[in-house]
Amino acid sequence: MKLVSWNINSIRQRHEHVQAFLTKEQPDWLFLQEIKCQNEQFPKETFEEMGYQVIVHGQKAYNGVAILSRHPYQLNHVVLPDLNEEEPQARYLEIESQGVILCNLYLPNGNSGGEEGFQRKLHFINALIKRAETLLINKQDCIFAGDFNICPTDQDFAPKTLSENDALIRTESRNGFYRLLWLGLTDALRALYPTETLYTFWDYTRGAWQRNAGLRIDHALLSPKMAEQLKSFTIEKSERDKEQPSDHVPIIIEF
DNA sequence: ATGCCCCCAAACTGGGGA
Repeated sequence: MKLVSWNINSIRQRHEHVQAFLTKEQPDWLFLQEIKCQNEQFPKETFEEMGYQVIVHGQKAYNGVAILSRHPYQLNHVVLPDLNEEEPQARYLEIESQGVILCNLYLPNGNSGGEEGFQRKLHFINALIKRAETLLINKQDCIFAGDFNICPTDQDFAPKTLSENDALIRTESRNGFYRLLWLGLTDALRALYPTETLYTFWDYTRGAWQRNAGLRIDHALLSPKMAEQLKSFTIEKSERDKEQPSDHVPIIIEF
């Protein structure tokens, strides 16, 4: 079983990258974040022709998430249950497929919109914690994967890439991430690579890719049984070398 | 030294977001 998560930074700009990637990797599921389009604008047919079912939760211009699935599925949520009334942004998509609850998420960055913008990030994390709690209490196999916009520790960002009050490394953001772990979820990458310095994102500016000035902000958190079955975690860095790449690369999780 | 990229609105450039 193979799951991929990829912040694509506009599906309309990079649908060909995704197509080539799917042909090569043939994942069971692909989580996409930052598709940056409305549902009607998503190139559904392209992927349906490749044998994928396409579930899109988009919005105009920004954000937006989608899941491509090679298996039958049930749609669970397009908004985190705890945010229902107050969430205007397309940042969450949850399905059940092959007996596993699959949660695709795109957390607010939290650096824009001042303190209020940062609070929205914390609200999202709290709603995520609530959702994880519910699923784990009910003993459901689940995977939370996506762009968390959080560097869990100081090892997860290159020196001098972030200021000390950046929303990606603020204590409140990190505590939210740790609370998810304390609930019993496993950080899949750290389960296999406890000490290596590894990144999933490199800024377009300042030659960040060439200098390896990256961040680890794309994560996969696994419920206990999924963690037992974890076989490999691959950061597909080759995608960052392609023409007009996304600033994030895919993370491939195999069970 | 923000050296990039994407989106949109209203234009052939600027602002916002990341």
